[in-house]
Amino acid sequence: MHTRRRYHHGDLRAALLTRAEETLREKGPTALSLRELARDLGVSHAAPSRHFKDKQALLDALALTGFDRLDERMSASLKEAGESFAERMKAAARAYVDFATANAELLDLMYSIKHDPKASEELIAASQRWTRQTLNLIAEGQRRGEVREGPLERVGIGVFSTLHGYATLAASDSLPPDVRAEGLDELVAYILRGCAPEKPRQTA
Amino acid sequence: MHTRRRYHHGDLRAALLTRAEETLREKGPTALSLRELARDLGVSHAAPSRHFKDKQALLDALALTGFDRLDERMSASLKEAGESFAERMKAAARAYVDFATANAELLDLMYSIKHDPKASEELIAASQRWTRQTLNLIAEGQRRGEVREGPLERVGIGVFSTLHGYATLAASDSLPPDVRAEGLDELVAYILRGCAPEKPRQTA
DNA sequence: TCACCTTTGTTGTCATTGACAGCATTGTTG
DNA sequence: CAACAATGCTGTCAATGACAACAAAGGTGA
Repeated sequence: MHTRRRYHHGDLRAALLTRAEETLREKGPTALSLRELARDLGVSHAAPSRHFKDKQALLDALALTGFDRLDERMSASLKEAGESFAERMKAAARAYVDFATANAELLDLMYSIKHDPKASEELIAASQRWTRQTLNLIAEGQRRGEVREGPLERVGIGVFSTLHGYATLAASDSLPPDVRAEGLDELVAYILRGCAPEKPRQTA
Repeated sequence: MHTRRRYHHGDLRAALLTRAEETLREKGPTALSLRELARDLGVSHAAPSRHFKDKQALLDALALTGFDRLDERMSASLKEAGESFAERMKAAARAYVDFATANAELLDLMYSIKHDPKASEELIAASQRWTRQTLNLIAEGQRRGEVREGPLERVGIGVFSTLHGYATLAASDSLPPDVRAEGLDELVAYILRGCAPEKPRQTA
């Protein structure tokens, strides 16, 4: 174990991000202090600046790892899901909601950073990648004839809004707890009704 | 005009909230400083503490005014809306989305505060009041036979999620701009499909 | 091997901030 | 008009983010 006696930490950048996320989770975003992070990692108070120009830069990077992990979870969940649109949507919903509840503060960070006019390009790209991944689900469903036709943005926006809204509400503890657990099935059913093909008698 | 020569400001508390919201809107939440607020209002750096024990207390109060205004806008919008569920839902959606885009950072504050385990009771109450107001729309629709039956939480949760998600996404600039403007109608249509009665042939 | 350069940490410093304590002024009420 | 409460002020402190100047480690090429 590197007993912190070494001048060079080894991977301070990663360590900072990890510890920062713990702090974020445990004590909220306002309690996150660069100096405290440094202390926790046994490093001088200015060391973090070598890896993050700014406190904001650290937060950006943190949000970025959030999107990466969200993408990852989502992909994994979809990989295991069946082929039908219903199954895939349910898998996606579960992945998103699970992530949101397990990383409430992080999710908040991921989206609140967008308010900043000069948000890092990487971050915006990551966010859009994530959005597109979800919208792809819809396109897929359309190809299978299980989702009504129409431009992707129009059809997908409702679905994406619903998923995001539910996840956000769950994360911010704004849902009655009993609903949250078992409500996913109902939510998916609602989504499916919302984007079902115009002529209901398409699928067997 | 009170030229700030007076020892007592008159209504420092309200002034602080007003100015705080401006700063929040213009420079984001991290830039909000009690001392700067005090300076702006021509008041000593410790004066705000007479009205807000804490920075957090100010933020809580700010979020509270947000919920109040949101309720207000929503009520006003509904008062002018027609009777049908479709019309009322559309009015609600427009009110929420308008509020969200016009007060993006504030909305963020309103919901992010919930993460705090010891969020003020008032704030939680306000949030729940707002949720209930929206859910009432659903109940109303059910009474009119324009919304499928079932426990309110189950039926309403999807609708509320969709509204909240769309508003949040719009506020955080995560929607393609062209979609945002004209997409409300489509969104409402999607919502209506999602909560339509099981037997479509109910209404003439 | 060793001189050089780059990366990564370190120490020192500064202005700003939030919080608190103690005092001053004003307004109110009996 | 004399308490007294409400509101504001000055002073101070520790913590913080940012920056500058310096130091150690880790290559890299002659």
